[in-house]
Amino acid sequence: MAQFTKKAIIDAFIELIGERPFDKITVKDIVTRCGVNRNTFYYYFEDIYALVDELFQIETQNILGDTSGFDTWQDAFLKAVDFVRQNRLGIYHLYKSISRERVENYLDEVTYNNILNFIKKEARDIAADEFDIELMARFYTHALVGMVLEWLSGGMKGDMNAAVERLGVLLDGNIRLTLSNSEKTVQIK
Amino acid sequence: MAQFTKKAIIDAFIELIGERPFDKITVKDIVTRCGVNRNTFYYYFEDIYALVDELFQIETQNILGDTSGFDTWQDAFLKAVDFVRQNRLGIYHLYKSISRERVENYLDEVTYNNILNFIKKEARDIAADEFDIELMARFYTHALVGMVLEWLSGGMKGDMNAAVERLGVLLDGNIRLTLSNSEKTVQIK
DNA sequence: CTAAAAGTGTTCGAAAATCAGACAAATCAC
DNA sequence: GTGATTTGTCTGATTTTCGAACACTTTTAG
Repeated sequence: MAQFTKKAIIDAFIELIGERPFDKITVKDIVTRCGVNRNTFYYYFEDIYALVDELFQIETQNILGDTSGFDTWQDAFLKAVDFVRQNRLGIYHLYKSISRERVENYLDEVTYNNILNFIKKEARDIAADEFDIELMARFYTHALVGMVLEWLSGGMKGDMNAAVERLGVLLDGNIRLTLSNSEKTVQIK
Repeated sequence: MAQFTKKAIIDAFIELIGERPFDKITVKDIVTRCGVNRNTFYYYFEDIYALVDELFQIETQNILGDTSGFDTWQDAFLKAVDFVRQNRLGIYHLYKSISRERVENYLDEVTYNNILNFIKKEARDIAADEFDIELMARFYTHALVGMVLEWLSGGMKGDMNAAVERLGVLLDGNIRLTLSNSEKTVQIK
């Protein structure tokens, strides 16, 4: 039940993706690298893309994942940035190698749900109705994802903290949200 | 064939040995830590002491292990010292927890064979006969093991490189070897 | 000190995971 | 273009992992 072999396969892939572009990596390379039978690869993954998908999920989970334990969104986000910067992960290489859209979709999906949950939990008593909350979550999601992607595509150069600061909205914890023709300002602790 | 589970068990043990003394660690603790069935532990190890033995072998192999790829003994030894200092390993804790003799025997055994091979390979043309070579290996072994153990028992404090320098014999690559009543000086490149 | 709780080491058989070897089809390298 | 490599899939054998049970010893708590 404890699938250490699966993890070994993923780790081998991460290793390889750090060494050469994705299209130069074969299933055989991966199983050779970690000393596992090729059939075992197919036991866990339909094909190499299934592995990529799963890795994306794992890494995005790590990057923009669990926001619990953080007091503010900024903390969670900056921690995520740190994680990406330290780069145990091949996600940057994956991003370059495969497709921006793929990354974008995953980041979007993961981030949106996390943000949504966060807002629901933390901002329930701010009198925003369900629709407002979802819109708010969308707003934050696109802000965060867009920023991370830009940063990634630029080779992770520059001071991300400074960028966050420039964006302001994240750092001061205020979001100005315009709905049709009414305007609300919501404080997210 | 790919025993990732076994490695996971060993890693869990290393983790735990870094957290509390050996006699406060149970088999159950180990398998719980890495999420493995208790029977699986007994599948790989007769008991917790068998695990300790194997870990010793692994770690000493890492510490004083492969000397190939080094030009001189000094390089190999100082690299070993670095390895211990970085301490990914619980060997220091193990050493404190269990028994000095156990460590000593393992270090002795591993080191002696490595040194012997090294000398046989590198110093074959120095006109020393088989007996001389073995004696030389013994000398180096005790010097190295004694030093490492002392260093370990002192909590790995102080500058090991300086200690090696003080010992001299290792750093200048010369060993003065006295056999019965004849005296030889042998240069080990 | 004693009773309850936890841990040990071993058994059994079931279930899951890994393997080796083969195959046609697709793709790559030159 | 063709020869070599990779892919995805299939079989069935083998190994590994599991769950549950058991008598036994050790540890913990009152």
